[in-house]
Amino acid sequence: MPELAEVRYFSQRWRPGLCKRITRIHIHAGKRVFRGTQTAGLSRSLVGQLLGKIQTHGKQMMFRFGEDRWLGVHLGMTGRLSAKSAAHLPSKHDHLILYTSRHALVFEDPRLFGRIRFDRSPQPPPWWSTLPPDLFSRDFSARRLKQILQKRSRTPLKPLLLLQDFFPGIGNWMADEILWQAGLDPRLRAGSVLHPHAFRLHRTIRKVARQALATIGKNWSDPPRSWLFPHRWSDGGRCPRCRKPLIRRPVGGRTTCWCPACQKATLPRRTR
DNA sequence: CATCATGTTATAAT
DNA sequence: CATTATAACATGAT
Repeated sequence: MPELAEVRYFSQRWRPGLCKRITRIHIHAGKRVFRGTQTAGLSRSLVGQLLGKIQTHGKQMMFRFGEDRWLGVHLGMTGRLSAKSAAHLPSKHDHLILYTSRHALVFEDPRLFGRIRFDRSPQPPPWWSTLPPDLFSRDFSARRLKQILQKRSRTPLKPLLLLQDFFPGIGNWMADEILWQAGLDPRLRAGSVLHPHAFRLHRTIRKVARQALATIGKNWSDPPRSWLFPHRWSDGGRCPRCRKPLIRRPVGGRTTCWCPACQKATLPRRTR
């Protein structure tokens, strides 16, 4: 479920804990979500600390405690964050709960593809500080996009957009939405997307990301009805632009929805 | 019972 | 070596 906007939304579920002290924690140590992280001292490291800062970057979340303790959270496919009352009792898939005097900050993930990390260091840990440019940064430029399209020229657009090293936060529904709005067939090879389509793709990535954050990311409200988003899952869905039936098939191993009439499968060569 | 799932990554193949 | 394709991960919903 969680992509850029959903991750932002869930990160804000823990806001009731901001500037609050952790009184105790509950963990399912040994679960897959803690792979690569030492859980033995986690309670000692967090209890007594204040939650000082909440950040997101693409699908990654970072919670700072005190001055030098960093809790990284990735929601995987089925992870969620929520704030319950302090009386909340752990249920089956609550793999991490941070209790304050008033709340229980819950991380749940039935499918266990998510991940919790913990580091103690004056600066944020390397995995956080080496993340690629986010979709709104100056560095995520049309020039950079064109370089990516050339570097991965044989990769179809759909699986390309899912690569987090290049497009942090884009997931399955966002990729479909972007390609539909940009009028590009998801099976197109990246190398065939040249000016002006590359420039248009860049603009569309930012537009979809911005509006997703303003709706889903803010309060889980629906994106516009004019988007592909509300039509892409139901069988018999029709393109909101031309009303023709949508196609739903795997591309690059993932279920993909597109409009065969609106999304171009071949592009004209650059004119000059 | 079979199929599918809004993610990532190890491994194989090119 | 760099890029691309596929399988696997673990569980629940349909």
